[in-house]
Amino acid sequence: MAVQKVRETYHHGDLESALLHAAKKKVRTGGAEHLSLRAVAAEVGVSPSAAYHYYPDKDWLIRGVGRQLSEDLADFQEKALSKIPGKGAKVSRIRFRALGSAYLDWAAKEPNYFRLIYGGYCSTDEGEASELRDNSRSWKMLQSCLDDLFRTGGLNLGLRLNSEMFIWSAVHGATALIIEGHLPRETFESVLDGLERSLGIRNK
Amino acid sequence: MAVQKVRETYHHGDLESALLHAAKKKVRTGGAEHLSLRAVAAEVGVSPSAAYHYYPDKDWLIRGVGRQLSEDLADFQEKALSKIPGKGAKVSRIRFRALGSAYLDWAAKEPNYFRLIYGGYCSTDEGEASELRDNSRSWKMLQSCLDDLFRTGGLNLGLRLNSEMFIWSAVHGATALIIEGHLPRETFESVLDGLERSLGIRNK
DNA sequence: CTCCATATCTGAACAATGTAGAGATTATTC
DNA sequence: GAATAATCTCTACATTGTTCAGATATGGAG
Repeated sequence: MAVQKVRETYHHGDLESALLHAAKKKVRTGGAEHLSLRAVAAEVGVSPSAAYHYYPDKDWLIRGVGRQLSEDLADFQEKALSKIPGKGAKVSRIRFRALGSAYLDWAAKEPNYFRLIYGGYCSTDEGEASELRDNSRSWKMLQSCLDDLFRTGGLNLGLRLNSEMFIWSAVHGATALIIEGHLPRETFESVLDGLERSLGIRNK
Repeated sequence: MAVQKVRETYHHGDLESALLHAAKKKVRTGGAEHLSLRAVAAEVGVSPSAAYHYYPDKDWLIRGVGRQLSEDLADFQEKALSKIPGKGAKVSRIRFRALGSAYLDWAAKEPNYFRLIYGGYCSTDEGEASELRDNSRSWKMLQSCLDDLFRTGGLNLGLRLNSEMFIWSAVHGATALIIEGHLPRETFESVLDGLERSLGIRNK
């Protein structure tokens, strides 16, 4: 663990993940646009060219960070949900709001992370992005949360269909606009209120 | 158009706006993160250092482009609204949807423009951003559109209050997610439907 | 018209960046 | 222990943002 600027072994041992970890740290403080491959290599204590054995170029490294950040967000949401056990319409509704709030809280805590994921740095193919979404844990959490609401009678079938898209749009938009300062943070609750009103989400 | 690398007069005459115009073009094709001051200067036919007489650094130039792009977006929305004349609840509702669709269409046509404005490149102070929003033409158009809906009876007072925030969040979020490929474009209509449902917007 | 102050632009220079390729060093396999 | 493969270093190059001394043109005063 004390392997930083100076290395005793010629081979690093775990350079690939060390680079990714260092890059993640740099993104947190400086943003993805100011990420420097050389600085990352220096932090790990390795020559700049060493990185090219694991990442074809800088963009791949950034995309690697992006993939891990998406998992971090999912972890954060999972942890938030785990604090709200139980069943029933009322609990499902609370969990729904907690899922959205966790999205904002995670983004507000480290805006540069959020920007990296959704700011067009990790641009992929048209179809690949939607496939990525379907397999993402955050997306599945939202789906199962809505399924719970539906099962417990807090959401009727007609409004359940394709509601994920609408919800994600509103939550994502509010988050993006809030962390850029365009909207005050208090807005978020009223956005959740608006969503519940639209979807007819009720306690019983 | 043929005025490129070579200039006959030593003084350019309108270098400030020429640089801004060239930068805007570069952003359109390459994105703000790949904007090069030197390339912009070369396009205008001027030495790299000449730019520093009008912009303290690269970020100022980018912010300048951002300011103009916000106006372009407002122009685009204005033009869309101007095609839907008339009064009454039904017309107001159509205008409401057209305002949102214009937001998406503008972003989808030139995603790099949208990313520049809302991707954290033009980060300003906390309070400055909200002041900027209040004075923006897009924001005022949305407000007056909702006022029309309220006046014509298509939207009742309780739901009118602070509805701009919710609407902007949903429209912005859907737009951002669509242009990055995370959501299919067809989603947008259902987002507008969801908004109308939430706000109780009806034809009469 | 001439000269000079001022605004405007050029040139060279510097440090930092991404990336490529040849070579050095270590690990692995027989 | 020797050959082979994996891993990393060094050097080099083009490009970037930025600075600053100097060149060039413009406009006004005499």
